[in-house]
Amino acid sequence: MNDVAAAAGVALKTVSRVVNNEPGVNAATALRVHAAIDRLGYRRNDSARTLRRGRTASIGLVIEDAADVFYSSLSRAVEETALHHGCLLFTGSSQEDAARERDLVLAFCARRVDGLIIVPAGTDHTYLAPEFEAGTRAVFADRPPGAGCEADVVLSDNVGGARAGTAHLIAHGHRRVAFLGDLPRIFTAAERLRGYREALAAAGLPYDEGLVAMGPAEPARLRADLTRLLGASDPPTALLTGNGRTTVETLRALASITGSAPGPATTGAFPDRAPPGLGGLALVGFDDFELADLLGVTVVAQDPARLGRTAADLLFLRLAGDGGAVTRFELPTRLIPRGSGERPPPPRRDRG
Amino acid sequence: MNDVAAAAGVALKTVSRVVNNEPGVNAATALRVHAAIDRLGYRRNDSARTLRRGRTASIGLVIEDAADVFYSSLSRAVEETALHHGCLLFTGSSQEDAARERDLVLAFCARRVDGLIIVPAGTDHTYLAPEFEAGTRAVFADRPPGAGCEADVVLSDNVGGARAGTAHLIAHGHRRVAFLGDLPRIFTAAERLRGYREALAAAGLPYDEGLVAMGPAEPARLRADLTRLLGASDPPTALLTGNGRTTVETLRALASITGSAPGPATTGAFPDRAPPGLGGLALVGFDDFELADLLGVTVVAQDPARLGRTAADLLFLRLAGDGGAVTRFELPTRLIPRGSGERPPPPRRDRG
DNA sequence: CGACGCCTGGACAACGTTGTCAGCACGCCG
DNA sequence: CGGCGTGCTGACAACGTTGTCCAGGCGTCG
Repeated sequence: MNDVAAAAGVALKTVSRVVNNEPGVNAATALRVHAAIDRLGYRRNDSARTLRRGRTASIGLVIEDAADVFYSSLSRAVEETALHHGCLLFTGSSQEDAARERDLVLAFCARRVDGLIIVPAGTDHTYLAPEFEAGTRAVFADRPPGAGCEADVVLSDNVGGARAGTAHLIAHGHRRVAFLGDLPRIFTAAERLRGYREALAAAGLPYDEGLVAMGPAEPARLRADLTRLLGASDPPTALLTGNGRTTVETLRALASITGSAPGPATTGAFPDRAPPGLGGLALVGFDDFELADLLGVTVVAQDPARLGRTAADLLFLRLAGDGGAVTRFELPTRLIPRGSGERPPPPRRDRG
Repeated sequence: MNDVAAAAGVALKTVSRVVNNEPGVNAATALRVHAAIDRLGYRRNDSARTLRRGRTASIGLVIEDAADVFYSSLSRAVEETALHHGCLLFTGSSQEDAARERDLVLAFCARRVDGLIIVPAGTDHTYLAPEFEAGTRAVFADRPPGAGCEADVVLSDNVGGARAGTAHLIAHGHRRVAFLGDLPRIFTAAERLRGYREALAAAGLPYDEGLVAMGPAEPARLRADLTRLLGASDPPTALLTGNGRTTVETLRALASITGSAPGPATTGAFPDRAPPGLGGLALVGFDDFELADLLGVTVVAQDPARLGRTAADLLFLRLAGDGGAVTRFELPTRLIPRGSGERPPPPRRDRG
């Protein structure tokens, strides 16, 4: 900027004014300054600007895994909103690791981001207190913050969605519905388990721990759990899978267990169709996923983009000075019947 | 920092030394400083640090669309490498818009990122010249920079992959292979078209423009193009789809055209299986995608994570001072046969 | 014709950090 | 006992920008 001023034969401050479109600069002078800027290839140093002004016009986003379609959709929506507010976006993946979440958040704070959107991996967010003190705002998305951390949060209706999915299966005659979820320490997994149990209770069905398998969506784990479930004396006739990854890996595991491979399309019309490899099982998956429509998989759909958009809107509202009480949004889920969730259970042999 | 110094009864510089783990501070003094830091909840201001030191320890990544699995995988790999180098990552989606790409890149540069990884949407990168002058390094990924821009680039072997996919179909007896690609102004689309043509030429088959449809992967567009292709007097017996989105939307369009829906698995074993709704068509898709294995879709797989990792490694090599000549990496693709690409054409009616 | 106000431009400090250099105390050695 | 090296601490400038304040020139109005 100094060089530009020298080249244009004006004072530093005049260049600053021109660069920032501030009024009070003669048109001819501005022209001379612009010419110098172009000639020298000058670009304003936003680090210095940031330092002087206090606001960085950037926000930080911590998600679980940028490569997962759920979070990448959320991320994309946040990015769009941020850009709309003239903000740049730092992103980082916590990998479901509380320490890494914390390190990322603090690194963003050290960069003095104006705000944060966090999909928390950990359950202790007291480390944020000094940041809040310093004026940084945070909105939690998909999962709430740990106890003692007062912050806005935007969630999906996990309980309601799981309840609806389970009830849907029950309504189609199933009495033995298994639940395959993620680790119960993960908020959404625990909530969905709760919804599953509520639906069972509402239908007067017993809760059978033997029908529940919680853990990461790893192929080997799921194959083992499914083998156990299906080999039991009173096996489930339907499955509720607790998230998108689990649904997909369950389809894969089932295909490998039943030994069946996808086959050419039959002419069977909805709702007789069902994805390949399911055997006689009915299936409802939490989370929609690519090609679920073609595979005929019934799902309880969340809207990750809306989750991200809502969180970002809320954050910018706060950054604009909204000092209202901490809020908790809960976005609805939507059950999309596609065939796999509408199949009746096979006739029971022990009643034959 | 000033407050910390006052609270600890030491000079500013001493706090700086403690914060940066610089040697030459008495252990007792350091302890006092640490206590003051904790008490005040002090966090170093990296904006100021950045300003003083010149390096920001952050890089910028511009991709096409953060919500697309191809780019989100690439993005994730870049993020991992960046974190490994103690760098934070700015991300932005260009949405295939050259102006937006430029704005994002320049915004990152104004933030004084140390380096850039760019999946270019535009073909003119002369706007980068002042940045290069100022010492910013850039690596292009997936697509090369426009003419006149000397920079490292990491690509997939688009020509070779498309050639292999086409040759695979030809080897299975197909003589009428259609190509559904993206807009030809997109580098990868043009390259894959080239590979397709090379394979035809190598097999002595004519290039028939009527078998080629280039455009964005929009359902309506694809449905129209496919209807036209399949309704022609001499329709294709096989398809090569030019990217992941196109493959998925093609499957969807075919399902809606043929009216067939996915059906329960048959016991047909590989390679007789094929995805639902294909009719008698053979299909090879460029890019692997989730569930392609279950659907039995043969693909030419790229490795987006490796693309991102390679680009990031190259960037950090440059940032570490490597001044070698500009390089151009070309990563191999891999043909994964899964059934849809191994089906022979139906017996030709006109030869009855 | 003079005073006043507006428009334009510039000098200077400050943002929070780090690099440079100087100073001080202490201990050791000559 | 003095000089000097060493280990620790501090003062100060600088990074590049912007906010505040002031000065000078010119037009206008009394």
